[in-house]
Amino acid sequence: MLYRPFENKLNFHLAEHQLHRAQWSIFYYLFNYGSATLVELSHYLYVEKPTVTRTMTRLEELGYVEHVPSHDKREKRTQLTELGRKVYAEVRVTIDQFETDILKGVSEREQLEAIRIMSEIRNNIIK
Amino acid sequence: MLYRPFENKLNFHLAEHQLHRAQWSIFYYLFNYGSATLVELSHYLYVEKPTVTRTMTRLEELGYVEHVPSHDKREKRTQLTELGRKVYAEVRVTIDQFETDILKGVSEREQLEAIRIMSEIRNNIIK
DNA sequence: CTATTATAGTTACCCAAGGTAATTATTACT
DNA sequence: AGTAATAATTACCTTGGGTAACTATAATAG
Repeated sequence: MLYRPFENKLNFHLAEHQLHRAQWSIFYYLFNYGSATLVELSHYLYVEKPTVTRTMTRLEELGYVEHVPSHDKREKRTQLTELGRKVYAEVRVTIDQFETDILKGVSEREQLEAIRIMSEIRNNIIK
Repeated sequence: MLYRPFENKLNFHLAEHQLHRAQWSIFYYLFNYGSATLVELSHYLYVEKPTVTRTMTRLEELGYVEHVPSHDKREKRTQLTELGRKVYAEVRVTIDQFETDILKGVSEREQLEAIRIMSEIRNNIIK
């Protein structure tokens, strides 16, 4: 499984912990980068800060993320909680299964080719 | 320009007539198929009926669509108005330009290959 | 032919996820 | 020290997805 279209963009309901698309994007970032500020996430996701604030507030209410102290008292640095990492792992399995399913019949060569071409287009878009 | 990712799914603001993504999808269908019922559109878009009702109501308020008489008094058959077709043409230009821009450096062969592969995946998803 | 079932659409709600404008607190810079 | 910039929040608006319950009409079974 090389091509993982939902690696970081998910539109589906998942397991019993149903993460929404934007929530999963944040989980993904926090899991792979350890922690993040809201501005960092807003740049990563290409959305405005209030959008991130809202989603993070929700994730905090759900007990999935927690603050980590920072020198800069303006910023709010956040990481996944133990529960958050557990949920990430669960959802990861669901997504992996889903991606395996939708890649049935698509060869490794084709996946790499599609990744390459779509990346080129993406670069043209965000540039 | 073979690969047209936004042919029918648009996420961007357009010209002075700013069509939203779901609105454009409906414009696209009506322009190419002449007219449609709400159920027809809900199948095409893979969304529920109330979603279509809302969007169509909005398009009607904007003067972009109008009813066409039907034998079956239950259904509400709709088509683009003259204004609707004018807006379609305007937006079409904007999208074509956008798609040309984001395909810079992507050969015709690559576009065809990407279309083929992504179609395969799409079929796995909607199946 | 009537009674039931199926279909098309609407209404009233809920929610996620994007946006802008204005504000506060803190930091950086001149 | 005073001003700029930055991080985040709050209040508000919008689109666009969903479900449940309903009405009106058409199709079908007995």
